[in-house]
Amino acid sequence: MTNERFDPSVADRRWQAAWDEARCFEADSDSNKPKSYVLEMFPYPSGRIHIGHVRNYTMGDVLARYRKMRGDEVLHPMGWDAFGMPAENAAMEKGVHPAGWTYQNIETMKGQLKQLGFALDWSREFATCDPEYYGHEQALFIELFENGLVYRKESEVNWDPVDMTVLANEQVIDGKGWRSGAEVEKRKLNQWFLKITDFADELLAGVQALESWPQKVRLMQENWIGKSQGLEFAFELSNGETLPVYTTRPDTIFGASFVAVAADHPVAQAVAANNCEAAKFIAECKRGGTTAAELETAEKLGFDTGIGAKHPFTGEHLPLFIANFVLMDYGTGAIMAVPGHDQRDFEFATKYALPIPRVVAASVEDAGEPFDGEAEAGDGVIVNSDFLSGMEVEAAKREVITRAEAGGWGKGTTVWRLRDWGVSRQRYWGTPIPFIHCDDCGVVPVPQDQLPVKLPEDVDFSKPGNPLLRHPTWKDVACPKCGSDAQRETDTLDTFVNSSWYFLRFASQPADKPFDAAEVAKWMPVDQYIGGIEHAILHLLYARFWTRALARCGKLDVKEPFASLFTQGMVTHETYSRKDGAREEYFMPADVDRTGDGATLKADGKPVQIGKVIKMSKSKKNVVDPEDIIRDYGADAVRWFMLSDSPPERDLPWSEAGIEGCGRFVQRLWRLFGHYDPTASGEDKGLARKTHQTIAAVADDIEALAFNKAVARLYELTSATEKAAPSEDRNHAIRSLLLMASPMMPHLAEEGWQAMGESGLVSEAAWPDVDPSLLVEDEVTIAVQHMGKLRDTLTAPKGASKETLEALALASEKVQRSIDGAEIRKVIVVPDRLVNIVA
RNA sequence: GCGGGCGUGGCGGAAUGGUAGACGCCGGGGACUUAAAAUCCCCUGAUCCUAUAGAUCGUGUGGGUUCGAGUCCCACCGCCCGCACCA
Repeated sequence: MTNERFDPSVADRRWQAAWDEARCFEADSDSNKPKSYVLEMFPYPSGRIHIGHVRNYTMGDVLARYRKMRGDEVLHPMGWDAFGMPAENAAMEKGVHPAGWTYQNIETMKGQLKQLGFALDWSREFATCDPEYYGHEQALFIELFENGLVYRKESEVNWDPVDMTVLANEQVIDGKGWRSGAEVEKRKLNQWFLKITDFADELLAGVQALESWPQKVRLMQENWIGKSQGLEFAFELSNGETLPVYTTRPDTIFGASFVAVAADHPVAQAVAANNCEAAKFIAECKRGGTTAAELETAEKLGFDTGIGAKHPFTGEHLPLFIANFVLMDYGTGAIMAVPGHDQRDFEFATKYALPIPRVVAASVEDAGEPFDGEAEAGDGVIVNSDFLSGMEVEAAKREVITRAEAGGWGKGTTVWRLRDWGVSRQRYWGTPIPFIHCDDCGVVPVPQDQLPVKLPEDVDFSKPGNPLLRHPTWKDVACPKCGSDAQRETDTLDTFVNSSWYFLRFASQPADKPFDAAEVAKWMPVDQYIGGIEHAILHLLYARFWTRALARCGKLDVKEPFASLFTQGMVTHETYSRKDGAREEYFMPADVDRTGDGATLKADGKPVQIGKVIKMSKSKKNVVDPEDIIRDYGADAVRWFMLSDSPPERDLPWSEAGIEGCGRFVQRLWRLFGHYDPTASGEDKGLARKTHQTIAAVADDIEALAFNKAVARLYELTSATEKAAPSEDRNHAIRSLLLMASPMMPHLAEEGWQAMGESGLVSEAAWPDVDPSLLVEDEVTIAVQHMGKLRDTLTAPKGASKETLEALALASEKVQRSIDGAEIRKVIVVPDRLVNIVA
């Protein structure tokens, strides 16, 4: 073997080509090996790969390559989440077609992923904007429709009156359209919905059982689904109507001092119809901002309708208000207000001088305690409440529900925060919703043999609005049922639908249907899913819902798509900036020289301010382009950096010094591989032990996705091996290092494998075996403490008796000096670990 | 407000209740070299000191449990994230 430097600019390409040639990462659905499905969240083809993709896909790649070495049949696919608004924006801004723009980006980004040497099964690649994919999606959508899981409903959208278009919530900034700056209006449109609320219960129970998901994500989903239990009951109103309300605190019913409805509640609307003061108040409520800060400080406002609501137990008439803090879309849009034990009600009652009775207290004796400026929402005993007085909160809740149900005026109910999923988007670049509107037959699904409903290519983006709607001919079709003139649906599906079943299509991709159930059953569930925490709620919840919905329709057997989930941290970098008048001007790291404590701009040599280490973002310019660093250091150094130092779930600070260290290590390993000497003989028991211990530990670390620890262990073994004299055990250590490093630095490993004279690809080699007898040391270091403080260490044979260790410890001069003749009261001996002398 | 997480050297971070700071980065010193690059070796928590020895302190703060606490318990402080007028 030569002593030349490892040259990634040559080796990377060579081995990437060799892997393609050997097709060694193509998954075989007919294999008898244990299966392993490793999946990273597929990217949106925005233009170029960013460093976050590199970190995400490197982690998945190490796991996929490792599992393959352990003998699994690995499915590790990649594709493109290709529908979405950036393509349409590009079409409007640059006059390019969304499809052309998207496929161009895919080509660029695929090339970048290839440069990183990921062990991906490219034979299964697809983009969600391929008509083949979205055609199957249309078939599934119709399937859900036929199973009663799709419906249409009037729903409010954000309407931009200048651009004549519907805006997503995130496109509305301070109540104005992001592009036009026009005041956004609320409009009602007929839209498509998926019945995710039908699955609220099982989605909640399911997420609670997903033990291999991060606790954080599980809690976020639980909160999002938001199950609450309470009592729904009706107030009789003085105008003869009834008003249903929902409460989670029926135990406090005797503390109710007013009733309130939302501004858009029918009762409020009815009052406003012949009371212009009320109408004015309602209009004012709608104007209020909805940002967190505004809500925080928003004053509780109400309008007294003059109507009375009859308390179900006391018969007393409570005043009925229209209140700005009551939400129409939660519960019944109306509440019984208990100011003593709900902070919002407390603030309202204080403002309008309404009674604030106490009905919960720390004890019966505290029934008369005044409130200390705020409501008391906590536990306690019920007071001032007729037959409930003296009961605990939970018992009182049950008692009131029982009486309400017996009296027929209310019932115990469960209320969910989760809403049905509105999937209609008035956009071009998405999956056309496969339905036809016929004047006579109503809404008719497009027949199977007419799928896919393809997007027209001759579209015009020069005008705002939905190009499908104003296309001259596309929407004109014959009704599939009666044959008369009808119109296509011009809405497209939310892009989250595309990512709700792509993992099934990766597992199985027949031409004539979305997937083959039997083939999917072989691969699903995904064994390890890896992606960003930003998808903790929507994407992961929708994908879980689609999987369950398809299972309910009999298309699938699996209920949870992702057995294990990992959310990786972001890549961060310090910022470089300079004050330019009042503005802060930022500079790219590539344009800055970092010197010791300071930094200077390359262009003028003058210093720049070094800012905080934050997430890489274009606006702060603290970004590094993966292609640049691959060119400078090679794919393996970049991959190694992504795995080093920071635990994978935490943020990883990018640094020039760090990547240089990784580049050095690549060369250092390469030199060590050069010391592989087939003629060497003799043994090195210590190194052999270290080698086997490392093999076992690195395997455990990779399985736990603790890549930073695996990296540290490989550094340690490298140092030990470098220092060792040539021997058979040293050769074994070098060969083992190469194999262990191969999932992380596959190009270097292949190059070394070939140089060692091994045949075939290291990517198809097996993980090194462990000799269990070499995992245990025969000598151990014993810590000797006096009163819990370390005084000495000594070496003893493994498994030495307590008596032996005690004697050895007491023989230590340092220990004796520390004890200094004091009386020994107790000696604690932990075999193979320590001796603590209490004196 | 509710829910969750995290606080360890100059920095990123290791550490089944048992030798705190593995490993990497930065920094310092040295070797090789005409020189540089590359590479290799040594040192690198703080303080004290009679300095190859030794001592004291040290994991956000204050208590507690224990022979022994970064780790377990209680209280507090700070930072980060998610949700949020959800009755």
